[in-house]
Amino acid sequence: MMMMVRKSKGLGERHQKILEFIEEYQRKFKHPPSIREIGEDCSISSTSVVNYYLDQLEKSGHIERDRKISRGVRLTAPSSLGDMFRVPVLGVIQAGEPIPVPSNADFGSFTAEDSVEIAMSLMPAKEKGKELFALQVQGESMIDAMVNDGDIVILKPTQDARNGDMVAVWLSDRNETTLKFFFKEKDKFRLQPANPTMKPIYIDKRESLEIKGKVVMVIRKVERYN
Amino acid sequence: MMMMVRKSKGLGERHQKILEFIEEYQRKFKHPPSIREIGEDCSISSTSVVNYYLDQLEKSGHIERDRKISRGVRLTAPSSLGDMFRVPVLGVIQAGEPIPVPSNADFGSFTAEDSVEIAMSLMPAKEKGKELFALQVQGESMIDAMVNDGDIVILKPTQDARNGDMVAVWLSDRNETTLKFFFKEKDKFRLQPANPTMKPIYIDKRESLEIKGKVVMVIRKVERYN
DNA sequence: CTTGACACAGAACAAGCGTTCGGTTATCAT
DNA sequence: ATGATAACCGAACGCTTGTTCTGTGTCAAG
Repeated sequence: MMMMVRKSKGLGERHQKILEFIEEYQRKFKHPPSIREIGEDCSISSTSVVNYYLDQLEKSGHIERDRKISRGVRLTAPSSLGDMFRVPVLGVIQAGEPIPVPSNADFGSFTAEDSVEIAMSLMPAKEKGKELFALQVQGESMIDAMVNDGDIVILKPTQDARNGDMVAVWLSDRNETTLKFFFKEKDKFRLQPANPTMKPIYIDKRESLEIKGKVVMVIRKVERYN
Repeated sequence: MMMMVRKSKGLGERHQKILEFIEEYQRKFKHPPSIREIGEDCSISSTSVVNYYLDQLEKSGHIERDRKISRGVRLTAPSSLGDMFRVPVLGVIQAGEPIPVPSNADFGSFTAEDSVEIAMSLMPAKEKGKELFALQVQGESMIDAMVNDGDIVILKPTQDARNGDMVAVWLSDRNETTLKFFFKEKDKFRLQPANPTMKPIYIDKRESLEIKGKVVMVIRKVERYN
């Protein structure tokens, strides 16, 4: 017997609206809204109707409720809880294989398991609110960019880079993915390794060079001891 | 004229107790306590007295209050808000200068400005709840340990390291601070740079070698573009 | 001794808020 | 037609909770 498939309908328009409002309100006022406030925002005139929807959202696991307590609503998945930043880890980046491209569909629907939380205070101001994604570095192919095996690099998706940016590029001619510093020169691109003892790679402008994103942050967990 | 020094007395016993209770309650129930609950925990029979203290804590900037709203108390500095980890940045680490040692007094009293927040999910499980500290790397002297200028390294204070650990050591003979991989050999220590093209440093066991801590995590903010 | 601040108690009040209950409307399969 | 169900409204109820007011004891400065 096939497992019953969850009705793909999922959440109605009202449910969505309520969830969004709770999230927005929480971020704005640092505490959950009351039932009446939710009703007002969502054009629901009766508190009982809000309660009605809240019950459903609770059963479907989207929110948790502290009955008997004022404003006892809270999102189960605090996706953007104040000063945190959730970035999806889309996969691994390793030489010789294409890196997963972030399709727009990927954002918005990722679970906690494959995402990392970054404190706002650690983010460059310009990148807040942007659609960032993260990749875990596999292998030592990126070592010349001061990035080690196992590191997590956080990237901003972009096609063009400025001189000096650290970028993730896909060299289809060489069938290689790599992290390098990017410089545009007269009729070619220079991909400069971080390690000064290593020579830069020159790419003719006609050769294919796909910039996947620029590196915004590098996180390294050192737990190599046991 | 000297600036007026803040009364060192600071918080009374009651104030401390209340702050601790709010923090504990928040972590436990995911929402702030009511005035009456605070009073009950702190053996204050009157709600007005709790309100009295809350007013003081608000004026002194320890908490924020949403008047008119139930349970509208919240700590201004969410020091351990669920899945976050606050690590004090004690200073900078650079070659030629001693790194600041974390004295026990330093923990517990550090402000938000000189500390970084790390998501629990990013921490190696073993280090949770430990007394960690962070240093900002200045200069490129640590570049051989895959650590760049401006990086933030998070360290666990310890005097002894195991083979393969990345440690911060103070070599008083050379008057130098450095980040290296640590290996104990027959009658000497080997400090191995991360960059394989660079030769290791050998330190005789009689020479002074002070391990300040082992690196648990490295964070690099890349914002070198403008 | 008086005064005033500070720390506290207790009670009463009013507003906020979740809950509940009785209705209403519309859709839809029977 | 009919009954079931989902989506909604409005009002009333009552508990929770912050606020406020009056009052008490202490202690140090005047």
